[in-house]
Amino acid sequence: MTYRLPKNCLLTVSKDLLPWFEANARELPWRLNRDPYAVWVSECMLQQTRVETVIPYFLRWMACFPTVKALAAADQQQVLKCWEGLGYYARARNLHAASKQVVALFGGELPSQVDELSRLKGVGPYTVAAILSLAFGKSYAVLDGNVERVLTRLCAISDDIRKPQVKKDLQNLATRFLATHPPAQLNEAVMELGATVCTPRNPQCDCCPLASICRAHKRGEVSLFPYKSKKPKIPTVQVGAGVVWRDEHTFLIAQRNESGMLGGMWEFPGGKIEKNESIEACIARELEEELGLKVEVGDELIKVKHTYTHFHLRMGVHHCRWQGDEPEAIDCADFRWVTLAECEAYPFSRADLKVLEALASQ
DNA sequence: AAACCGGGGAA
DNA sequence: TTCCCAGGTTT
Repeated sequence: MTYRLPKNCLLTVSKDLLPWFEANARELPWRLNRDPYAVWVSECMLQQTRVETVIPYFLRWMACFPTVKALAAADQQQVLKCWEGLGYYARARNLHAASKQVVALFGGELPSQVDELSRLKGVGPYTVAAILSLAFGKSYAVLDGNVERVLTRLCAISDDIRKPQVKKDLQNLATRFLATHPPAQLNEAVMELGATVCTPRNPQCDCCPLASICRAHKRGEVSLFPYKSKKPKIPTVQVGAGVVWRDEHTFLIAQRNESGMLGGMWEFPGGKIEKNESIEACIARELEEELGLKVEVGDELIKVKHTYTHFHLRMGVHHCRWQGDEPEAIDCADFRWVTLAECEAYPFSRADLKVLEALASQ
């Protein structure tokens, strides 16, 4: 499928959209210069994450790891700690691994060729196009949620944008849309338009620089685009976790395995409650399986509710009495006996941060 | 092509 | 609640 752009599109872009962007571009930290590393870091953080959320993380990250080489030299715990709370932690692990690739393969300088950039861990088509256009001024069109929304409205495209084939056709359209304009400015202008004017709900069509050529607007059907098929409902997972006390102030935390969800992050050990299993039995079983510990499961500390992308977590956390045998890292990456204050040095997921909060307010 | 991977804000 | 966000990787 080849989508068509409205008539006068190129003219309207140069006469209205680009000037609009010049006048209305937000001042964002990663726009101060076009350092390829800064562009890379910001684009990685901005994946599925709002600008306002990213800003403080970006500033902290660039202060901790100002260059590719600094990042490559850092240890993973430091990297994950800096990313703590931002979610999708594979982004941080990949960025860290990719920084080492850049040092090893390209002497610490981010490459400016598609195939070389694509080889980097965590760098997909969007990030490649963003780096090449924003940092190197090359003509590659980005396709993100904003661009998808602007283009489906502009061209009144009613196909389901969750379908991979439709994404390809939109990428093709974005590429043709970008042609003949300065790629950095137009890519950012379309994303900015999508983020501030052509918003998912209540778009501000009355001040949109593309309103005169927008097919959806002309039909009065802006709210119909983009079309997305519904996602199936997500299940709820019941989990038990334990706070194993060695003495009055010291308890056990475990590090999750490198692969899989929340890889490398720290947590209170535990796991899924099996069918017809009590939470006490679950916690005892999980501590035995993961750490080879026999414990006595006591009172509940807190119930934590947390929603992930594909399931709701309900975690019951119980105090546990340690029986004196030393833990072993059987089904976890590592473990530590720590005090509450010492936990600040370790990266935890949101759900486990809620547990730490409960311990602190006891 | 579909499943998996976090967390937060807006309505 | 539901939707969406400057996506990428794995199967």
